[in-house]
Amino acid sequence: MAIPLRIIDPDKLKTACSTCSLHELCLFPGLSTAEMKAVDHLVDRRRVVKRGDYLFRAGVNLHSLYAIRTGFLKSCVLHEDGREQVAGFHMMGDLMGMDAIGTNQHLCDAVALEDSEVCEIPLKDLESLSREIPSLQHHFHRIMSREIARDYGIMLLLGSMRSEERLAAFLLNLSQRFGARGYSAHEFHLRMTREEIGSYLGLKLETVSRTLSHFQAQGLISVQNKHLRITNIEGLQELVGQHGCRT
Amino acid sequence: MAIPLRIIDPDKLKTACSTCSLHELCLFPGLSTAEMKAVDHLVDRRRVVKRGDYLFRAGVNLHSLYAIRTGFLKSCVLHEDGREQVAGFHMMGDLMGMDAIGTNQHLCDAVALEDSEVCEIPLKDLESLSREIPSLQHHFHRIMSREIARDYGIMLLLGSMRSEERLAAFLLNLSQRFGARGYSAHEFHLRMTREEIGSYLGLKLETVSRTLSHFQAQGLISVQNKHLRITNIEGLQELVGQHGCRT
DNA sequence: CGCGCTGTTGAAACTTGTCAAAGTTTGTGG
DNA sequence: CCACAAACTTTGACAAGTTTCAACAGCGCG
Repeated sequence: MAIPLRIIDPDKLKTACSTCSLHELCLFPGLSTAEMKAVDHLVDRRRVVKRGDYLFRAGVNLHSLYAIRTGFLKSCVLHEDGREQVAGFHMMGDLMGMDAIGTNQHLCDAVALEDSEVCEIPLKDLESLSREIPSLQHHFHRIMSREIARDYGIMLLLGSMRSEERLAAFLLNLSQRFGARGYSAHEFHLRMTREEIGSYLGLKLETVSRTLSHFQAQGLISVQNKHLRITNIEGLQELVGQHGCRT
Repeated sequence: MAIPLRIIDPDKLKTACSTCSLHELCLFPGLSTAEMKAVDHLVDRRRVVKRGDYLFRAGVNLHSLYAIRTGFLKSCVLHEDGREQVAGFHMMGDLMGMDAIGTNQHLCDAVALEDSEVCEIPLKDLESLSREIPSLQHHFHRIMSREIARDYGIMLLLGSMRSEERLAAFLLNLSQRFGARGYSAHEFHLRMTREEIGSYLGLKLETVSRTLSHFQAQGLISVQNKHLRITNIEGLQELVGQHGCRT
């Protein structure tokens, strides 16, 4: 964890989406080279967020959307009474901050779970360039829509799955996302604590811990602290949706 | 319930956002009259959806977004194993179908809970007009963003509230939305069954029924079948968030 | 090296789900 | 317009799953 990423001096190194290895994942796939050049100017600057630091906080005004280049972050919705709930975990290629467009204020905290680097994309600029490049515009809409779709999945999970299903679904989701980014899909580091997993899944940390132990006893996974290996992915898949949902 | 709305012949009556009483709620507030005229052509046609009928089904290709003029609908996400979960209840002024932009296929069923009337807005046309009218573009983004924000709220509810809090939050949300649309905020008809409420809130229908009875015994509400009256709105508000959340 | 944070595990308590039965409303067809 | 069937609602008793409380172990950081 916590790979130091201070190699990049954001003032000196010109940010360039056209040469960014993430450009297929991130906001701008399938553009002509001319369009890519225009997009390059979108990314205002890069920003390094050290582990534990906030990328943004709930309540502050929206300045930009943030595309994650490296690292791992969580977003937390805040209760009035001070408690918080993890709304999502975000990694390379994900776009953050879209919840703030509606009110112009961020609704959640964004906290780095390891040292991370993000590209700042001023919303105004994204919108004005969108008006010139239809495919960029449509892709932006698709990304927002996918966020809605993701949320629907979580609502399904929280509303109708028991703890084992939730955790299995969570691990498979992480696995799939790591795999899609070229990392191992069956062996990875959990960047978050049991409590954060529990908060995300609507469970207590003890339940998360117990269920992980249970999975290990069944030979589905091998877990030691934050290091996780999926040893029987089909078994996990069977667990999700198959078994008795609560609704 | 079930007010017959077949008065309108969608082929004859020209749809017109500029004269629509919903235009402040719906997609297009604060436009110049010239811009309104352009927007008028956006709305392809109106469509009547009778109670129990589908506005769209999961899996079908996205044609249009739908702005609700009158009526009441639910959207249901589908499990692979056939079970479904209500993802939202939608009323006058709400926009539906945004979850489908990402994959170009609807992710959920949309079912009318009473006879309803919607405006069809072809996405292509909305996007192309958005490119010409920046304020329309931004407003569309705000609407999508608000859907994300709404989902965050539901995740919070499902992940950290107990049944009483969930139901209180649900009733207050309905109240607030009816109030914002000029209807009574303290007395209204529940368009959905206990089972649908339960599905939305991650509870069983028996729990919903019991909790409503409990609220009534406490003098917070008065409920008879689908007719609901909030008699102590502060009491409901206290219940939400104050009392022991589970996270 | 020890202190705090994190994780594990156990037992009891509580919330909600499950099953069942009966009452009520709604819708349909005669 | 009535009668009957189907769908919806309410309520009770019991079971199951998850949380709560508590104690302890491990790891990492200062």
